[in-house]
Amino acid sequence: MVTSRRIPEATVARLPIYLRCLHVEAKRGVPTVSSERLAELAGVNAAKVRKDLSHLGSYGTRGVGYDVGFLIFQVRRELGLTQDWPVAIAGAGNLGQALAGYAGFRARGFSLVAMFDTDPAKVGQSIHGTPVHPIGALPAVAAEEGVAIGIICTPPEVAQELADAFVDAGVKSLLSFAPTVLSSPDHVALRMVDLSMELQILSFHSQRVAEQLVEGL
Amino acid sequence: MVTSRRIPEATVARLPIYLRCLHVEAKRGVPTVSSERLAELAGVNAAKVRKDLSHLGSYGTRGVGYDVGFLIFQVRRELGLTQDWPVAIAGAGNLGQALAGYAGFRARGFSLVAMFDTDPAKVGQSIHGTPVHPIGALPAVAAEEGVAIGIICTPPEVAQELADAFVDAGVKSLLSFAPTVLSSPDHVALRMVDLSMELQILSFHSQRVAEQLVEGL
DNA sequence: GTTTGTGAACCACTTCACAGCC
DNA sequence: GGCTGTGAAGTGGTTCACAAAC
Repeated sequence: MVTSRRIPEATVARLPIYLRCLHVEAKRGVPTVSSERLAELAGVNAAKVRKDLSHLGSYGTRGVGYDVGFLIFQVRRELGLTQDWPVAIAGAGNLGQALAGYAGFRARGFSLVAMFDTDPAKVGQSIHGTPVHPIGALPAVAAEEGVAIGIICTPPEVAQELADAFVDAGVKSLLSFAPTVLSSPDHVALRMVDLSMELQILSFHSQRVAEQLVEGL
Repeated sequence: MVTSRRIPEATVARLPIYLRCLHVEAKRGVPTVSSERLAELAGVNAAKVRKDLSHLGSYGTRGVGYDVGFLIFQVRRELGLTQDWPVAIAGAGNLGQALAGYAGFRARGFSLVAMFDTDPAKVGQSIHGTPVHPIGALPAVAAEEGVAIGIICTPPEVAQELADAFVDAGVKSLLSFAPTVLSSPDHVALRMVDLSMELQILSFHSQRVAEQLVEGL
């Protein structure tokens, strides 16, 4: 169904998983995958794989499966990975530095072009090859470098200001690791990742398991 | 509706957000919050807040709202945060060390009791006060310390082995930062956080925005 | 008057099941 | 015979809208 250009959010969130699995198969020299096989690798159900991929177009062959190389290309194109997106990180603390050192960045078509921090000891330095600018330079540098994705690794108190600064500089996608709720205009994509939230959700499950054990006695 | 003991997954995932917002209001000395106010702070819709909270019980007062302190207690109880959960981290690289230094850990009722790594230079050391053990010691140490939550910060190649080791040691909740699909038995909760996946999803949105700009010409 | 708690309507996503093509 | 693509049915979650409680 190549006609409709509205891909469900849930499908978009799974495309990177499929892509990774496809790369694994490509590296093994496998020429084609069935939805069954891809589903197994991605840890989902085969019908879901077929419906997801059908949103990109009819790229499979009945009785055969999907051509691995061709499907990799199509998924990458759909995700916008055929072009390079400039990324900037606000906050050069532990997490910011760990992210800057993440090898998967450039490997996957993202260029880390700038970091920002308030600490005078860090400003002017280079972390894993990326220059650290003062926070005040964010609007100018982000605009000049054409930053597409802003990553926020600051304390929660200043996260919203940083988000606003990125938005003002024309950044259209934000990823925050700050433990606070952020808001952004409708046209800006905002994703939040929060360790303490993940732990609390797991705490709920731990408790549920513990209760079941007690009940089972 | 205190009768039903099945809280929707989506609600559980939002409880930590509400909890954080409630703490903010408590610190400001606010005695009660309406669903409207809590919704605004949490960035969701008021009806959703009410339905979510109704799953915990009827803790609100019509015409008044929810008592902040009481609601904090109930949400914490529901999430299992009134008890301490021992946590272990496998992988003492950049990310593992950044997580070990995360102050929110102990502050929120999680005790980081052990780290594991293969690097002989790290084994025997202590990172932010947490001892680093060899990977081989994982089953014994995790079982002995009663680890409830295992965090995986290793390269993807060994992530599944580590997950299996945690599961064998009786760990019932896993959080993985490794960029690979993991599988675990049904009774083990597994959450995955993946920077490169988040970036790829944002890449999709960046591309969509770029396309709209072109169309708009 | 205010605000909760909740059926009912709605919507998005998932899964089934099978026709259609290889 | 094998596997995709997709309508149709099913599921879970969201939002509406209002009666009940303060």
